[in-house]
Amino acid sequence: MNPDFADRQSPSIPSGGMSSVPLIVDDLSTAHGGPSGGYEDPLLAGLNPQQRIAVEYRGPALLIVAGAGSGKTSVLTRRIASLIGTREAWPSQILAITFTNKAAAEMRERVGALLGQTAEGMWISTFHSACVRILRREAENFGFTKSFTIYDSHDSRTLIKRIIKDLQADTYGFTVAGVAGKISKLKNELADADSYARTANFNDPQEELFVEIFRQYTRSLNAANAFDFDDLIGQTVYLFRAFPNVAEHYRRRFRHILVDEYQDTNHAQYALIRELTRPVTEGTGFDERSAGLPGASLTVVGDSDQSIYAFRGADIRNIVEFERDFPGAKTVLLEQNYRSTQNILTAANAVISNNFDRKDKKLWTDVGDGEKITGFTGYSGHDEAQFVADEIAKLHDSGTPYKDVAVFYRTNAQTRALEEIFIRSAVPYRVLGGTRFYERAEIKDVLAYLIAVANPRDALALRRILNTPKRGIGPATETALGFFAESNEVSYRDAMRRSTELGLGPKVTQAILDLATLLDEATEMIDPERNAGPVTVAEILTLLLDRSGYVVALRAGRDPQDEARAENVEELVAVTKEFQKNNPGGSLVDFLTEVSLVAAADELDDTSGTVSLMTLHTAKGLEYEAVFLTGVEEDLLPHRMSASEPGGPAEERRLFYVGITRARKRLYLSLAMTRAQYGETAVAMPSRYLQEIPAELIDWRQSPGMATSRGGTQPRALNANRSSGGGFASRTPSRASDSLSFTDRALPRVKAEWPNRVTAQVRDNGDLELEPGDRIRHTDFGEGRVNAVTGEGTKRVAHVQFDAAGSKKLLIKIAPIEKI
DNA sequence: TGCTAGTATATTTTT
DNA sequence: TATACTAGCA
Repeated sequence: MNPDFADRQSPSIPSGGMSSVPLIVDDLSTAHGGPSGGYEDPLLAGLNPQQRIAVEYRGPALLIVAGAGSGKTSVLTRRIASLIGTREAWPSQILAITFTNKAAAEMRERVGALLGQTAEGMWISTFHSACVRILRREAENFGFTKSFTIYDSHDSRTLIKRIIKDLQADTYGFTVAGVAGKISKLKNELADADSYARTANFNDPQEELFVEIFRQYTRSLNAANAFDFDDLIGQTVYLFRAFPNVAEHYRRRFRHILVDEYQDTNHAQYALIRELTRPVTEGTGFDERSAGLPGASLTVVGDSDQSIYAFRGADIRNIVEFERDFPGAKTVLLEQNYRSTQNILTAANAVISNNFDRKDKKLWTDVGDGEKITGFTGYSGHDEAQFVADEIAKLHDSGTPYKDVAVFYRTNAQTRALEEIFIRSAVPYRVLGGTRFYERAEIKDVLAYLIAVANPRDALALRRILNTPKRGIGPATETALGFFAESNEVSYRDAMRRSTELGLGPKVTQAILDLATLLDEATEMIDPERNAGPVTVAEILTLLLDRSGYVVALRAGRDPQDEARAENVEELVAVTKEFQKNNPGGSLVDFLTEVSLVAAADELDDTSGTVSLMTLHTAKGLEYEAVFLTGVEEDLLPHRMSASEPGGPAEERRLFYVGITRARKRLYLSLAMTRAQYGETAVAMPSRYLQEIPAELIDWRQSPGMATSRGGTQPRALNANRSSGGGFASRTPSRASDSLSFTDRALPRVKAEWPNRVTAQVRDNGDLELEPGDRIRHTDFGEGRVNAVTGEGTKRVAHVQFDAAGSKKLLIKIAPIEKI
């Protein structure tokens, strides 16, 4: 079994039994039959030789090249526990960087469990969280306050949009997306407006204008006491470089730095690590006892085959050139996989070996071949989704809990078909990422109120709430306030307080004053000097909602979605209460920070009992008993947009590889012949990567070859522009017969699978009553017999045995069925 | 100022 | 398809 998994299954300390050896809490020793007996260090129990080295090695720099599923999380956790357990380091001297907050929380818990106590003072967090913590502490050094706002990409774009409009830069062909992308890229390279200006060619009016946009953007952020996502890293690096005493403080503090998913670090993150691991030279500090110190020891873990974030500046060279960057570094290779079956690994190895310029690395396991990979080609995205839903139902019936099943896709848009079918088939699911809760307009509105209270300098937040709910304050007034603030060199909030000086209509002026008063009152509530008792976030939020009339206005709205929006706001109130429960002393700023930095994977709830749907990117670092990789088509995987980018197809292949290696026992690859994309349906071709998997590993329920020839006339030339082998599965001539035989095998099945075709219809059957024994007709599946009815009200589910399409579960209210 | 209806327009992945 | 933005009217 996989150590990662074993750890996760038993996060708490087992009560009974071997209490004399409290250190063995993550039953690794039993997990994969590790070395028995002896008085060996329990932290090493069950580890293979390479893993042991990775835990025990001590030196300035260690690179752990960890293939997928090689137990790296476990190794990292034990390494930290070992450092603390042997008293080589205090918990407070440890800084561990993970990719998500959830991974951080898990790691902290596991280290605590390994040590038998919670290790206070460790910093285990994401790059962004760690930087926010540092920045909040040091903000006053350089013109910010502790309560600065974190702008997400949406906020950045709003700001950029305004600047482009002000400068009329759109006439020069500047788009919001283009500018935002360029600024982000520059910031990831640690460039700022000034440094960029130095290299810019001012003969080019476009470039000059861009510099101006960049300057104004930076100025706006400063004025608003705000950082954007990229700033969080970049400004921390700047802080360390500009204030050596600040840097020294953190260098002295963090003696052991560990970074997970190192292959996905960008230049700014790399620079941050470099700054933190510099030696402290003697006498630089103000402290009398400031003796010199060598640089902190650095451990990085990663796998260049899993680098999938180049688009946001991740630089694979960081890991590839680690040994050169950190001379004397030790490298450990973890190749044994404890997660997947050999069939899955062989497929993964075969795919990734098509990427050139990589160090050859082969994952292996000793758990055996396992089952074959299942392949399926649907006629449409809905058909494919139906296949997934059916297979999930089968898995569930044979004892695989829903929570151990995941469905992956390349783009968020693909969720639509899946969701429609899942709802209809009564498969409980949860979509991670996508349009996130905190990105919804109503949530952003309400958060803007909180931000305006916490950070009075934030003009963006103020402008957002100025007329939400409607107060009769239009864009003209909004601009007037901004102009007033600028020309009098006061904050936007001040301008609101002094709105009587603007000579606006009495109604508008009063509306502005009322809002300003409300915000001032709320700000006073959180001021510890003026307010005796502690105030909870929920209290502030409730005050703001009540007095602003936001929810009331929503409820009064005519839009049918308004009710749902109001519920979302209620949900947010519940979130604040939950936050306060988990963080009794948590401030408003703490809450806003947490909200700003949630990652898609953080939304995962292991106890939910639902199937998880997510993009391949979100899937990184996770693992599931059964994995469905959907939409394995050209233009989707690899995505069309990536084709023209240098290194694009190779990165997409890594993405596919990441997806494959998430599966423990069962892997399903599916695609569709046609895919609906914004209204139109387009013909889809099987992904080139499918051919890279040896044919004998895949059991095609309905093969791409079959599906095409079924169409009758001219079979689509699947491989016309690819390998000359001819058959889809025949990469090598020797396999030609194989390809034939799998075609034969697939043939008789086609009939049975044909009824899988599904049309996208939404209907409402009202209170259709069904009882076991009833015969029904389904528009797609034909006639069948109801075996059972479960559930209540709108969630009643019929278990139907169809004559041709097999057994299915249908949500009675919306399934396209009628009683016969 | 606010609402409606129409058109445009974009669609990769995310902290 | 679904959202975003604009123009035009109340």
